[in-house]
Amino acid sequence: MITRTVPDIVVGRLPRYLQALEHMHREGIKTTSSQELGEAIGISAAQIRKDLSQFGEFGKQGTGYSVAYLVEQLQAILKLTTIWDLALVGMGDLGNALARYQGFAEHGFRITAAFDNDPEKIGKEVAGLIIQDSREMKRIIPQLGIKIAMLTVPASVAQSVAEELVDAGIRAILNYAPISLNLPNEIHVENIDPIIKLQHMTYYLD
Amino acid sequence: MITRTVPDIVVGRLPRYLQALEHMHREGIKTTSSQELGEAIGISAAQIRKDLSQFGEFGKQGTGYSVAYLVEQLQAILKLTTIWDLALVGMGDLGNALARYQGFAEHGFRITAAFDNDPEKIGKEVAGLIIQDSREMKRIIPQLGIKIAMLTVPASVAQSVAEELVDAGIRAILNYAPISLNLPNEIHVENIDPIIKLQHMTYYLD
DNA sequence: CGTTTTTTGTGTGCATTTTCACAGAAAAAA
DNA sequence: TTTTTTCTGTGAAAATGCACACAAAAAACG
Repeated sequence: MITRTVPDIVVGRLPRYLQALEHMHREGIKTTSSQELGEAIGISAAQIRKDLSQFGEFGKQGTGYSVAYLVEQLQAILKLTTIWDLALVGMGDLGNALARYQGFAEHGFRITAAFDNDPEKIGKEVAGLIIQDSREMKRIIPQLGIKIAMLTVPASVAQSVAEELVDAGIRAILNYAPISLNLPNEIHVENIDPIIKLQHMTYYLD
Repeated sequence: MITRTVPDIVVGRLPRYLQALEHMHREGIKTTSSQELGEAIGISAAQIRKDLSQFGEFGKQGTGYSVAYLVEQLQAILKLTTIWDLALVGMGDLGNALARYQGFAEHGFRITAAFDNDPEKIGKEVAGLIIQDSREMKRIIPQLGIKIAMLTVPASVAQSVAEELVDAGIRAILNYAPISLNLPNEIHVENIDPIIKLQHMTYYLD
């Protein structure tokens, strides 16, 4: 079997397919087509079929896709069949909001450890988590086997904290700090920055 | 002058260039090159030059780019020379965190109105904003001339609230709800969903 | 002052991504 | 049963995006 590498741009669309399919599943929809799915998320039917064909044949001609089956398959492709532990680093307003967000648990992500460097915050509880001293990251993260971190610290310290996380064994970082992190290539970084998104949109407005 | 449309993917990179350049500016760096800028944000130098060349000639051979000048030019291109008013809709944990975030004001975005439909929340103050009844959106948003909204309501009501926003004259939505919004083509929507980003990353982990 | 170095802007071609369009399979209709 | 309709998976074509490489301009150097 030839397993050529799937383009990252394709991988990036899979979670959107999954999101829409899970929504259909909750609505009780049993079957869908590339056409219908495409209309739901604003992607062409051909694109969806091509993307999925990278991983196998999940549909049936004349019928389309079983929603439940395709959800299952996408979850397997995206490695969502086990629970992923997350470290939450930086317990300001945003860190607190994320700690309380139910969506993570609902999708198989569990915030297992929360860190901050502020002595005022260390020891406090947020959403069932005790905030720990960020100097303990190097010890605690490997102990719990955490591979993914969400970084919600001020931009001024984001780079150095990110390096500490990598040093502690973190392999993927969801970066909320408004700065480009410079890390080894094997570390996967995704950025969430509302300013960047707003500035993208203002280009098209008057 | 031929003004062919600039690809959206190029527009999407400009805010990242601007972010890095503003950082350099704060650091007191007067001049940079496409090479240096590229290394800072992980984009090839040729790519940056090609992107910028879509809008004009901002550099000088042998020297590179004046940081201050390029910041100015990018701000002008992205229409960031005036203050943009924002509506914040949905005052849960995330809405509250965004209301308190200083980054918007620092980049010329001003949250001018905050809405919720919960009688418990209406009338309360958050970060200097009085939370208003979301039934008033249709009246208040046009009155204040607000064009951009940040949507932080539960997924179950996001679509209908988004439609109300469009009806009230909103032209761009930064959508934090974990659902694809279905809106007229002329409305610009950007999504921020940590689950989607995490699922993208887990593909690459074991 | 001439030579070397730096660095831009861009033409060209390669690579990637998307769309098109159709054979074939399944289901629905007749 | 036969015909028509639906809808996938996929080669091929089209479109888009990116990297290379270089002339030309400016600066630095000696």
